[in-house]
This record gives sequence, C-alpha cells and structure tokens, in this order.
Amino acid sequence: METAYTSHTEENYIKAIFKLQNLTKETAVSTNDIAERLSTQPATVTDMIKRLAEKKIVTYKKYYGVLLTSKGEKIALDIIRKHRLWEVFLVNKLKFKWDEVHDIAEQLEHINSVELISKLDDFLGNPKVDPHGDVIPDKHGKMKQVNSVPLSSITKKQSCVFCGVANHEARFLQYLDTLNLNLGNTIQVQSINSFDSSYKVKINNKHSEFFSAQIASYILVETGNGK
Amino acid sequence: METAYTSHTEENYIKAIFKLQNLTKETAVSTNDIAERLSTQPATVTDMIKRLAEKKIVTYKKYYGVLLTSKGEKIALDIIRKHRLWEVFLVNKLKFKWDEVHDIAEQLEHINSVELISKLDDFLGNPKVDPHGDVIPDKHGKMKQVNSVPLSSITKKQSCVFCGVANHEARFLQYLDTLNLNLGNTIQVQSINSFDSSYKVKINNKHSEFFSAQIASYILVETGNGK
DNA sequence: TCTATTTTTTAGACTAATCTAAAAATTTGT
DNA sequence: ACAAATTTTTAGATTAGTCTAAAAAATAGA
Repeated sequence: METAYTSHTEENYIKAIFKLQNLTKETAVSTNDIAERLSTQPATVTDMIKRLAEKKIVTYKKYYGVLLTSKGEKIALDIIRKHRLWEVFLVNKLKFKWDEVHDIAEQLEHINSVELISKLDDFLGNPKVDPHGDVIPDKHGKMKQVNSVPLSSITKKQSCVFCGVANHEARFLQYLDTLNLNLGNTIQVQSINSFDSSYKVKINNKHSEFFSAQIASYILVETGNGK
Repeated sequence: METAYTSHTEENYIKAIFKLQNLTKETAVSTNDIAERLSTQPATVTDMIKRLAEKKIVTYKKYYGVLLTSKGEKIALDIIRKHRLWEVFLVNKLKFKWDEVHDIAEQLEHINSVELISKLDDFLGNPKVDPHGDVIPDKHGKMKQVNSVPLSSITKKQSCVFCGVANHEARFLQYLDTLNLNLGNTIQVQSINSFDSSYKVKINNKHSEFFSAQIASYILVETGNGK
C-alpha cells in the first residue's frame, strides 16, 4: 500500500503545510496561513483539508488546525527532494543562476517517476544540498540535520563558511551575486558594530564587505566548532 | 499576442489532432479517432473541440471534423519539440533505454518555460533527432523533412543506414535491441524473399539478420541516393 | 431511395478545485 | 466576563473536464 495518487494541487497544499509546520514548530497549522501561502481563500483551504484528512494525509480538527500524518510528511519530503534535485540540475547542468530556478523547479517537482529521480540523482553525483545550501532529503525521506546558524548569531571575531541562505527571494540572491559571495566561501568576521549589529567581514581572505543586521540574519554559516 | 495559456489536457488534444492530421493527410480529423487515441468518450471530445475552436486553435465543422489552425499547429510542434528534446536527455544523459522514455517525456513535455527548453537544447548539443530518429522541430516550429523510407520499400540488394522506426512500441524497440541494431548502423540487403517479402541483411558488415516483411516496414532507412 | 447502421452531438449529471457571502466559533481587549 | 474583532466553516455557485444515455445527422446497403 504505497502512497496513492496525489494531484498537483494536493501536492502544493501538502508542501505548504509541511513548510508552515516546520516554521511554527509543531503547533497545528492554521487555515488562514495556508490560504495566504497559496494565495487562495480560507474557504477553499477548508475544503481541501477535509479531502486530505479523508486520505489520511493530514489530521484535522475543526477550528483548531491541521498537521501532516507520517504519510503526509513522507509525500512532502519526496516533493522537496524532487524540487531540490531539479534545482541542482538547472544550476549545475543547464547553467541557470540560483535566483532563476525556483519557478521551473515548482513545475518539475510534480513529475511522477521514481526511476527518473533515481537516475537524475546519480547523474548529478548524488548531491547533498541544493544550490541554496538546503539539504536534499534522501530517497527514504530522511533529511540530515545541519548545524548552520545565521551570521547574525556570531558574536565574536571568527572565521566561518557560507553554507546557505535564510531568504530565497531573487533580489536577495542577486545582491549576494554582486558581492561575489558563493556557497563554500569563507567569511571572516572582522568587526561587529555593537550599535546596529552590522558586520564588517572579509570574504575568502580577499575583499571586505559590510552586512547590515538584516542581511547577516539571512546568511547561514557553519563554524568550525560544530554542534 | 503570443500563444495563450493551454492546459495539459488541451495540449494532449492538440497533440492528438496533430498526429491524426499528419496520418490521414489533410482531410479533417474525426471525433471518434480523437476519442480512441485519447481513450476518452466521443462526447467529451466534442466538448473539448468546441473550446479549442473558441480559442482559434482548431477549425471545427459539426458532423464533419476538425483541423488545427496555424496557431494550433505551432502549439503542437512546440509540444513535440519539448517531448523529443526530453527524450534525448533521458537517453543520452540519464541512460534510460529508448523503450523506457515515452511516458516520462509525456509528462515533461508540458513543463512551461521557454528558457528551460532553450538551455536544455544547448546542453544536449542542439540535437536534430530524438533517440528513435524522429526529427526535432526547431524553436520556430520548423521541422526539416527527412527522406527516409521503410526498409520494405527497398527492392534491390543495396546498402542503407538505419535512421528511424515506424513503430514506437516498447516490445518492438526491445526486439531491435536484442539484434544489437542501433540508429546509424549500416544495413546491407543481401537477399529479398520474393514469396513473403522478407529480408536477409547484414548489419554493420558484421552479423546477418532476418527481417519479416512486417518488421522491415517498421525499420526506416536512408539510402545514399537521397533526393 | 429508403431503411439500417454508424458517427456525432446534445442533454443532464458528476468530481475537483475554486470563489463569495453569510454563519458559527474562537480569540482578544478592556 | 462579555462585546468586538478575527478566524474558520458552511452554503451555494462556477469552471474544466469527464461521463452515460438519448437524439440527430451522416453514411451504407440492398
């Protein structure tokens, strides 16, 4: 009894619920939040949620909210796996820029073929992260936890490695491009402004840059002294 | 005023009409034939055809039949281009076999991104034909005519090149695999049985094979003396 | 030609996914 | 605690795509 057929629309709801669930740690997800995320009406969400509950993809309590079942979570992780693998393909093979791939991957993630994803994974060299540093779930839906932190949480002069972004907007990604800042680059904190919490850093031991507190909160880094 | 949005379903009808139109040269396509090709009911086809006619994708005359407009033909050729490019990707890059790719390409052909197809085309080296030897329309919907003929139309001992198949069933393609017969191989006609029109041939100057008249009709070849 | 067969269309109904407007339940503020 | 505001659900309708059954048109046969 494998995961029954899910329509594109259902998959989009499942993904939205998954994202919201992992944002608002574990408390049930609200109808309004799903509606906003999917640019749809709350009434529509209520309808869809009832259908997903019938399929045992979510648990639903009226006026309270919704949570994915383990079956629903598995579907969500599979879609995310496909989305991120396709993003790797688009950037590494087709030479798209990292700010251009999201919408195309949103389409490709619904293609339904286990063999395709397995062969794509191999073709890409079984990547562990996507072009934005997000971890790619494995074929069983397991997602290795990473111990990255926002640059803004670093409180002393130290060296760290740029390993992800906490904001996926094209404008932000394009901004990082103008700085020549790429995943894997070393960021050396040179000074922290105690008034506005802005950062002066050196990238790859070469050029100096300035990050506002906001930008620093969107830049995820790994420090040597892992978890 | 570019090609307005077409749903997956509409695209499948457009493709079916295109294929039938090119099969039954130029006479209008019948409701029943479309229904059969899409495994749907004639009544459903009538409904859809009316919608396509409203969108100026087909011309439709009640009880007579349907034909694509130039707009409809352009859409069809674009879908076919996408289908065949994805097939090249699946076979050449992901190492699928030529009998395994059709269903996956049926899904991928509906992905909507001009940039994606343009970059995919470049990534694949701008192939002219797909893994079955079918010509890939260019980005303007132009499809270069090829002068291939079925092996069954060859009437004298001569050499030719295997360049396509007139039957895309997996079972037939797998059969050709067992013979180690691949696109580009030389087929040398050694004798033609005047009783049952079967062929004895030599492939790549190496091994001899026997083709029944039926199989010979499914094997497309190019002879040196192309027009 | 005129009846029988086949093809096509119409009519009416269903499902998935959506909407708006109104009702019901929950949460918030004082 | 209870009225006001917010959130959620229900009710009723719409659209795309599909179906079955019946009616209408076209084709074929004698």
